[in-house]
Amino acid sequence: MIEVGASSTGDESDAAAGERQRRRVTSVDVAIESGFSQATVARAFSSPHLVSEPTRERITAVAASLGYVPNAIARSLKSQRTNIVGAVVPASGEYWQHVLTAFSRQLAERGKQLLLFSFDDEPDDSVFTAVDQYRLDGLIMASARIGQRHLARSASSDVPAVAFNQPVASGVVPSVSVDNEDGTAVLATHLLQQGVESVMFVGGVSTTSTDQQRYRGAAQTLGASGVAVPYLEAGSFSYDDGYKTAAHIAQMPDRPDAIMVSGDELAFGVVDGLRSSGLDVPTDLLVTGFDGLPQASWAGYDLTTLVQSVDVLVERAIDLLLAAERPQQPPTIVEPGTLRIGRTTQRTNG
Amino acid sequence: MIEVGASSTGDESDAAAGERQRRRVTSVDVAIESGFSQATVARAFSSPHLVSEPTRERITAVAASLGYVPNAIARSLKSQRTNIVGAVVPASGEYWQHVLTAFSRQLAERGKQLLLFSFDDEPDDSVFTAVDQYRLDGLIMASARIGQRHLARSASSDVPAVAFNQPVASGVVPSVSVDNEDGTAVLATHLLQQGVESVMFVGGVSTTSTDQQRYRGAAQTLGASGVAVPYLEAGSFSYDDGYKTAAHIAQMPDRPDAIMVSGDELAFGVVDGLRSSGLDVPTDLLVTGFDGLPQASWAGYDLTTLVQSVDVLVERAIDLLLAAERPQQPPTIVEPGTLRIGRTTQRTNG
DNA sequence: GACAGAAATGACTACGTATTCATAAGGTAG
DNA sequence: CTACCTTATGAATACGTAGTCATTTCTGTC
Repeated sequence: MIEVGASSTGDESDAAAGERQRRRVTSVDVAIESGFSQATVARAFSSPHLVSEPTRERITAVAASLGYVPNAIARSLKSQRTNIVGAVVPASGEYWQHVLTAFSRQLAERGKQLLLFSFDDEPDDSVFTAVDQYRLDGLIMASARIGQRHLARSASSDVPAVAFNQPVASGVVPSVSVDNEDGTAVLATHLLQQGVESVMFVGGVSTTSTDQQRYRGAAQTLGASGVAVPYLEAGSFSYDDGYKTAAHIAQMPDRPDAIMVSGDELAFGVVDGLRSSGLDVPTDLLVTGFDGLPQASWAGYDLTTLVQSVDVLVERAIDLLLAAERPQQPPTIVEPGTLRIGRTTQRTNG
Repeated sequence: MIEVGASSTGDESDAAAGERQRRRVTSVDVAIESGFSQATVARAFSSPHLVSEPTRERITAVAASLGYVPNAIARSLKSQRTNIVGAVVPASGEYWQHVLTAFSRQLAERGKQLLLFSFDDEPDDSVFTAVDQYRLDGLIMASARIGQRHLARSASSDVPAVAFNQPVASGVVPSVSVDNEDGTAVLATHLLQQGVESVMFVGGVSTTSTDQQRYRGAAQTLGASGVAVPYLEAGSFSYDDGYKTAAHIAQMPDRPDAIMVSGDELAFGVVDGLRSSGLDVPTDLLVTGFDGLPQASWAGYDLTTLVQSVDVLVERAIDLLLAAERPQQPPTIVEPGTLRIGRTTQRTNG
């Protein structure tokens, strides 16, 4: 065998594969090669029941040999459905990453892809412009920080939208969320059973509706037992702000018996902050969280918290999104959470 | 005022908005309304410099009044570029969520969207089929568990691909990863400086190339100082498996002085597992991690680890992906990490 | 003032598929 | 054997945009 050509290595198929940008195989190519029309080829893939058995076999065989893959872009243009669902999600935060994963998984099961739009602080217009451009099959808005303006905009848009854990959207846009008020009520009841007499509520961002609902649930339940609940705003739902807030609380003249924190990640910060200030949880103070992140079960924290059944919430959200009919009145789904009792509320001094 | 019609509520604009599926506004509509041709309307949006000032203003004004938004699907079909980058990422794991966020953020800055493909254990063919269908501008393969077969397939495909932190892909596909071997070498050196005399290496999955490289870096450096390093496989990189493995180690007759763990999340589990078994870190044992997750800095752990500069790695990956020219030899980029010294290696009796 | 060149715009077509409509072939009932 | 219906296939077209080519208008120069 003799090598011909200076720069040539490998065989002919390699050379073909190396072409700058070889033309993609289309349904027309398959049609020509198989002897059928383009229409029949298209049908063989998109509605196989309209094609006879032998024809379908022949076409799929030829398609496989040519390496044909249907072009979803062209399909979308014609069929007006992209099979892509968009998700507007905050770029950071343990909780949101958890939710995002659930969406990704469940959408994949239904044959949909997830197009991710993340934002740092608040989603800006560019996100929603991009959403419009891609003519998505649906849009998930997951964040308590999406403004009323954006909600209203998506409500009047013709792509179905669902607000996830954003109670303020209720009535404006189909929405799914955990029962925040009931959740903190359950946590509060648990604290009362522990004999707690003074409680402080640490919120993330006071303007979010989740924070407001969670505080209300706590305040009402504890108030009914004569326990007043001061609200303290951490500034965000992050670990760091929880840590700082705890340091603050540790220096207060009359510390509470317990701290209810509006989110788990924030609560981890509070717990660590208290411990760094020389206070022991649960000996000196009880702490509760909210969300039920995987880390809440980690032995290092073992946090008492309200566990959101994220998988169920996500499933409900997707159901709403993909429902064929769009009811006049946007549905609002509220799912209860479950109490997880951890070490952070196990009173050691009785 | 008299209500007319049984089911009619709201005014006329509401009725219009409620149409089953009102036709989307297209560039043709804008053309008719503005008096210019469709071509000029298209240019006003896609290449404004080819359109005169007054024309552009008129067209954008009309477009705004009609609510016109360019259709990215049609644009993609024509231009053969989708502006969408796909990411194949494991569905779980703190580290991957961290990486995913970084990709999402940086791609958005470059005007690209991120299409998410997550998988539970190993990515199956359906993922790559979907990737093909959407004619993505690029594909990020982030996982040490993507098999050689898939790597080879994407190498021969005409969509640019990048392997992220998957050293085995080096040479086959453009790849970016942290310097695993150097990383564990640095960690090992640090341990030697602490006077450590016996070390155990806890890996996640022994078949992953990251695990292998990390072990090699540790074994070589420690071996040069006469310290042998047994390898113990946890089974995954999860917290739970770290916890279980630690319980195992705690019962061993001759415990090591230190444990090097192949990933941070796994290390958190190891630390908590050791503590649950009555062993103190760092008094009884030193522990190091690898990755540099945000939680490593949390006061509860304060883990000594090798911090990957994820933002830099991601930036390199995107650069490779979007590079115009495709070099004959797939480039391999290896970035060093930085040592983070935490409490878990602060010897108290030394 | 005529002419070359640049700038702005319009008519037309291609991107790759799904779907309507028409046509041909096969099958059943009377 | 005709009438009618079902099934399988092909021809033609639309989806909404970007880019090519041709045409017109404007600008500056000798």
